[in-house]
Amino acid sequence: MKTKKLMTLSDISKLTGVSESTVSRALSGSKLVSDKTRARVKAIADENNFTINAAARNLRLQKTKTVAVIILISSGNDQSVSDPFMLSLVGSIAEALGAKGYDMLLSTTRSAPKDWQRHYFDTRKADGLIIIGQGEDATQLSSLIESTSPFVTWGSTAKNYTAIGSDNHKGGYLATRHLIEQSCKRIGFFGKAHHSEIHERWQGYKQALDENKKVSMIDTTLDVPFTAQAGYEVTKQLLREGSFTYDGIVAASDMIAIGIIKALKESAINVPNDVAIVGFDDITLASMYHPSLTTVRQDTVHGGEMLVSKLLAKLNGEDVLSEMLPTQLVIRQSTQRTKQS
Amino acid sequence: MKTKKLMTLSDISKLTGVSESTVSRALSGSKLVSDKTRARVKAIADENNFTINAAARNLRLQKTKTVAVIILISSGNDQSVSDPFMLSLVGSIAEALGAKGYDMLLSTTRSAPKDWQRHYFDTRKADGLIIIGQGEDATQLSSLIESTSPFVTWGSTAKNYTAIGSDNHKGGYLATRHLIEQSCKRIGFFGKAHHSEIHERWQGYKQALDENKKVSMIDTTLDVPFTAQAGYEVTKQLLREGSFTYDGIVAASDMIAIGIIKALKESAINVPNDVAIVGFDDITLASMYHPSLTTVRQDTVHGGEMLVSKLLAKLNGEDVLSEMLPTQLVIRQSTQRTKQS
DNA sequence: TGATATTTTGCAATCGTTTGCAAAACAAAA
DNA sequence: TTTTGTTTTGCAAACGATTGCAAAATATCA
Repeated sequence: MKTKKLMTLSDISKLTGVSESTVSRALSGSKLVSDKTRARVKAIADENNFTINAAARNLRLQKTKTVAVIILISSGNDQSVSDPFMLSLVGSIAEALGAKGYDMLLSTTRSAPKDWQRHYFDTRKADGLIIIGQGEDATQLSSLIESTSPFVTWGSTAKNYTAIGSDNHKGGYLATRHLIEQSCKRIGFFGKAHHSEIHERWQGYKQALDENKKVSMIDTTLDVPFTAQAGYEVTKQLLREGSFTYDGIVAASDMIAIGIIKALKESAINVPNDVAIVGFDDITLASMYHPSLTTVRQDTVHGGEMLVSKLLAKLNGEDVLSEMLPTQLVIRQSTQRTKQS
Repeated sequence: MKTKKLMTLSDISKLTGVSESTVSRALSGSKLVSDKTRARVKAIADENNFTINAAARNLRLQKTKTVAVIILISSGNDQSVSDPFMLSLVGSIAEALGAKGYDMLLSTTRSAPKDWQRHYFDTRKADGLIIIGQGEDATQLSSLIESTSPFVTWGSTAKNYTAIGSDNHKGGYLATRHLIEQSCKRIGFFGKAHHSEIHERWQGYKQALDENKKVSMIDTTLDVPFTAQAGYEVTKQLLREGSFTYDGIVAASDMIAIGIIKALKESAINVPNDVAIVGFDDITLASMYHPSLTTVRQDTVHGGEMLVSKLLAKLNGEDVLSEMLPTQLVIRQSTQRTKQS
């Protein structure tokens, strides 16, 4: 039953002999039509596989049943969204939205027009926004905040707008304490400490060290965030300079950890025996790397669902609060030492 | 300059004193308005930060400037889109679309309503469809094919609809020949051979072996596709049974290769010396794994651009043909043997 | 200056739904 | 049969843009 051109309500109206209003009501499940007519209308509609024109409906209803997800890419440095953690979060959001009957418009600050908030919201392409990675410059969000656009973000929850995020402080703390328990003495933190989420992890790290004065803290800050490449290069550099003196490392993400480990392996430095490493995120690959990665798990599934439910509540006019999700230490091989260094 | 409620064309019309038609023309760059009026209208529009209502425009124009990308998930087995290669392709598509002023609606067969083609196309939420992973059951596409919906797919190009894909045959061939040159004698192929793209790779593998009768071919077919987990488990199983006799493996994807390597490492089998392994895709991680992965690169950037340009051409009424993208062997550590087995 | 060509403008119809309100149909009660 | 009460239906007005066509304004040329 192919149909050349798409049908409209009025076509169906003619076919059934009832008015457009009745067709509309029948199809939308209004109780203002008799069961008899509804059945007939539905049958004929299906038969001609009629679907409602979204543009017309959106226009009339002033809503789109669509949410725009936009990924803030830290100012131009890396080429494309590659962080598995973010992607996993997006996947989870996609599903949560789908389950609620919403479509997802996805874009990054690179692919989107520069004024994305106007583009998606003012233009009414989406009913709300989910913003991932408020990361570095919160300035980008300022105009959004003072507008009335409904939006939620993923990231640090210590903000003046609705944010969902992991308990980064606790995560950083647990990771570091675990290293201390493995009797590491010189523990470094690898990651961009001025990125808000990372900063929280760093504070947890610092707290754990402060509680245990025998352990010295050595910092490292990577320029390029969240990539294995960055972790690899920084480590190589340190090794080259002979300034690599760590016996334990807290990496701000699993990808960074992986890069670090690769560099160490190339210098025949054993992980975990010479250096114990703990990552952050628990991406799929963490358990598949060799050695498998001890890491702090962030629950992306829960995170995605939470972002969606908070946003929908907001669209619904409810007041919603930020929320912090628990993190959990997953112990694997990269920190299980068989001999002490 | 906050605006409580969004402005409409008619608001701007009142503010400027010219008719709605003129405002519309001024803003859309029509040459039917004098420069003077255009400037004035534009100024006032900006000042009140007016944006056009997409729904109204879409309705009138009968087009959405939006493309739906849908990821076909192989029937329910894996939990979410996790294959880095696909994600990278999606990223590239997002950018290519953005560059052309299109928005991207993203969904998977899991998150989308079951009748996604009607949902996105017939409802006019998108002007066209990009389908990734026609993989296993082409049946899903049959209804699309006979409809008039403009769509292109990523995958095997030997299809009766427009498809963009890599030269999988050549890739499989190069990978295998490379192993032969590394003097591997018992080469296995790990992957779902009935998946169309993988099948092409398998044929390349077979051809290389046929050209060199001294090498024996040992097959393995994984149930779960494209995950490190799958590669790991199959390999573990083979090792347990004592039936792991390969000295070279062509993996259908990098993730599978990574899983295989992990399993081998756990049994203290050296890669590449005991077993040389070549992957497929060249995901970011391939160079960051240890050992770094020899693999067949698929150019996702080019792929994404191609998908988009073909689709847009189609929307434009042009006839477009399928296209096969070149693949390239990238040699790294996982096949560079220092001693012969 | 008047007649004619050209550029700018505005009117009004249209895109395909949804929905308040009034009318029509039917059922129940008198 | 009439009256009153309940369901069902249809009319027509939005929603906010775009565009063919005709009218108005301006420029061009004798």
